[in-house]
Amino acid sequence: MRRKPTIRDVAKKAGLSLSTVSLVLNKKGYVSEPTKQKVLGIIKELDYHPQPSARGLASNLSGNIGFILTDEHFSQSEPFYTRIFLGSELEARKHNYYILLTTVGKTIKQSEGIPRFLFDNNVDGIIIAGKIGTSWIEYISKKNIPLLLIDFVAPHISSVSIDNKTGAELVMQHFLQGGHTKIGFIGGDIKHPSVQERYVQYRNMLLNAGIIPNKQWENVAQANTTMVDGYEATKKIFFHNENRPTAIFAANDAMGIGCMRYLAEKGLKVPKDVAVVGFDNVEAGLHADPPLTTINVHREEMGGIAVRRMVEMIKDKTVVVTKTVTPVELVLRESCGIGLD
Amino acid sequence: MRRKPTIRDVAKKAGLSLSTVSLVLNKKGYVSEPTKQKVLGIIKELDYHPQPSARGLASNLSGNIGFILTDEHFSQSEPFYTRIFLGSELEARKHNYYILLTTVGKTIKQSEGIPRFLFDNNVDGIIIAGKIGTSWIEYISKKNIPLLLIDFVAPHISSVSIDNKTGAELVMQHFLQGGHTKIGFIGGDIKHPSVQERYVQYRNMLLNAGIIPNKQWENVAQANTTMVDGYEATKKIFFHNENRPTAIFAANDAMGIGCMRYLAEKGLKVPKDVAVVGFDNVEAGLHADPPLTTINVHREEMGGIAVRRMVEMIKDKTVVVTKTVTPVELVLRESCGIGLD
DNA sequence: CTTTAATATCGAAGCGGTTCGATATTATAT
DNA sequence: ATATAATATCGAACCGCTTCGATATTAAAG
Repeated sequence: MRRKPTIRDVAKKAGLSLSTVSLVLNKKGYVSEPTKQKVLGIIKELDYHPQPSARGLASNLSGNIGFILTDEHFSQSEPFYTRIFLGSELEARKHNYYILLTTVGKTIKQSEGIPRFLFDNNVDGIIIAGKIGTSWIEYISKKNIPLLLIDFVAPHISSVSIDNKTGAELVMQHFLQGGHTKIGFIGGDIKHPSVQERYVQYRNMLLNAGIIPNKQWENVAQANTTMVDGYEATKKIFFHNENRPTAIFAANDAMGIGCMRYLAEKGLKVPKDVAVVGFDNVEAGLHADPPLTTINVHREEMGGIAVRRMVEMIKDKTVVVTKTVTPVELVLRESCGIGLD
Repeated sequence: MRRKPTIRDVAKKAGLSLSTVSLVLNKKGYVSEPTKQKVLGIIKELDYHPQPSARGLASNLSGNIGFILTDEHFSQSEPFYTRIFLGSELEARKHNYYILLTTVGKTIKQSEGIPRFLFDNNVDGIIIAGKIGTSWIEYISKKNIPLLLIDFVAPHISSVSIDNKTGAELVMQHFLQGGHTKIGFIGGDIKHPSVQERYVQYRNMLLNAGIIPNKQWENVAQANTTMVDGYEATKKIFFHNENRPTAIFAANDAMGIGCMRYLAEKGLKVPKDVAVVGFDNVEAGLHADPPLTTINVHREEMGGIAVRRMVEMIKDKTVVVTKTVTPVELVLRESCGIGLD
C-alpha cells in the first residue's frame, strides 16, 4: 500500500519547490497562472490532501472551530440548536474548517470540565449557541480567541440572532387584524434576550394599538420554555373563568403546544375560543392539534452565517464586533384561525 | 503576553531531555517514579498542554474520532442519536480525543460530499450511528481505518447495539402476562436490523405462547418509523371494525405515539380498549397521553462504550471485530394498563 | 537606458512534538 | 564475579507543512 502523497511528491512531480506548491495551496503570494494550473492538476492527479496537523503546526492555526452548546440545549427534544449546528457544519466544510462540537454546563461551575480545545490551542475561534452563563463568556473572552454567539447576545461580542422584534410584531399585527384585543402572552426565562424582546414588543404593540396590557393575561414566571412550562403558564391565566384572553402569544412553539394542551383539557377550542401563536417554527408545531401558527426562524442559515463571520474574524484578525440579525416570517396555520380562509 | 509553554520549557525546567518528558506524557517506556512526578509537577505548574497538531504530525495520529450521522437521524425531532453522540463526546474527553461530528446523506450518491476527514487523514477512527447505506460502510471499510457502528450492524464490522431480542421479549411477556392474546405489531423500515429483531422476536414469543400470529394485526409496511408512520400503520389495522387486536407493540416510541393518536381519534381508549407499548424510552413518550410504556435504551452509554471500543481499536491495531449488545429494561407506564396497580 | 517596482520561484529555518537507537546504570541469573 | 536483562535517560532524526528572506526575471517609470 503506497503511503499518502505529501507536498514533496507534488513538488517533485511538478518540478517546483515546496514553497511554490504551498503558495498555490494557500492562494498566497505570486504564482504564475500556468504554474498554478500545473500544480492544481498534479494535486488532483495524485489525490493529494494537505495534512491538517502539519499545516496546523506550521501555521499555528488548527483549522478547527469550537462549537459550544449547553447540555440542555443540545439534548432538548426539539432539534433547534441541532439545526443551527448543522448549518454551521455545512458552511464550515466549504471553508475547509472542522467543527468541534462540545457541550458544557450552564455555568463554568456546573460544567463537567472546560472544553479541552480551550487549553489545547486546538481551535481558531469559538461559537456558542443559545443562552449560556456569563461566566463562560467572560472566561472565553479572556482567552483572546475570536468568539461569536448565536441566538444570544452579550456586550462587545459578535452575534447572530433572530429578529425577535419583527417576529413579535408580525404575531401581534396578525392578532389585531383578526380583531383580537384580549391578547395574552406566555413565556418563561424572561432573562433570555429573545424571550424578552418578544415580550417587550408584545407590550409595545398593544400600547400602539391603544390597548392597555392586562397583567392577568401575561405569565412570564416560568423558569424555562418547555411544553410543560407553557401548560402551567396557561393554567395560571385560564384558571379563573371570568375575563379571559381570546388570544395567546407564546414565546416559543413548545410553550404554544403546552398552552393548547391545557386549553384542550379545559375544554376550550383552539382557535374558536382561543387563538394561539408560537415562535420558532419547530416541527412539533406542525403535528400539533391544531397545527400551530408560528414565526419561522432560519436555523440552518444562522449557523451558516455564524461560520462565515467566524472565518472572517479568524482571517482578518480585526476586532470588529458584528451583530447580525436574521429575518423571520409568519407561518399561517390553523391555531390562530385567521387568514387561512 | 507570554507564549504558550512547549515541551522544551518543561524539559528545561526539569533538567531533563525532551524525550523523557514525552515519555511521561505518553506513559511509554521507562521513567523512574521521582522523575515522573517531577515532570508532572512542572507540567501542572507551567499549565502546559501538548499541542495536538504537533503531536499529530509526529505520531501520525490525529487524536480525532469521526462521528457520522445521516442528516435525517441528526435532525429527527427526538434526540436519540444526539444523546448517543453526547455519550461519545463525554467519553472521548476522558481519553483525550476530539470528536468530529458530521452528517451525510443516506448513500454516498445522495450525500453533499464525503466527509473531509476521510481524505485529510484527520481521524484515527470512525463511528457511524444509526442506519446508513452500505455504500458508505463499504467505502469507509476500504480506507483501512477502524470503523464501528452504533445501533446498526454489518458483517465483519464492530458494533454497539441494542438488545432488541430481550426488549421484545419483555414487551411480549408483559402483554401475555396481562392476559393479552390478540397482540399486534407496527413497525416501518423492516430492513433496519433493530426493527427486524423486534419483529422477529414478537413473532417468536407469540408462537412460543402457542398463539398463531395474525397477519392482519401486523403492519411493517411503512417506509420509516415516525409518528406519522405509526398513525398510518395503526389505521390500517384498526380500519375495519371486527376482530381487532387488544394490544399493540410498536417498533419504537414515535410509532407508539402515532398509534395512540389514531386510536384516540377512532374513539378507542388506551389502555382500556387497546394496550400500547413502544421501544426506546424517548422523552416524548412521557408526555404522551397516556404516558407510554416502553423499553429503555441506554443511549449515552452506547455512545460511551463505542468510544471506549474505538480507542482500543486505535491502540491495539488489532483487527478483532467486537459486537457489543447493550441491555434494556421495561419501563412501566400507563399505556399498557398492566402492573401499575 | 537606467532605476524601481511588481512578479515568480526557491532554499532553509522552524513549528512542537514522537520515537528509534545509543549509552549508562542497576538488578537478576548463572 | 561475570554475563544478561531490565530500567532510566538522552540525542538526533523526522513528521509535512508554512513562511521569511534571497534571488532572478519582467514590467513600469523616469
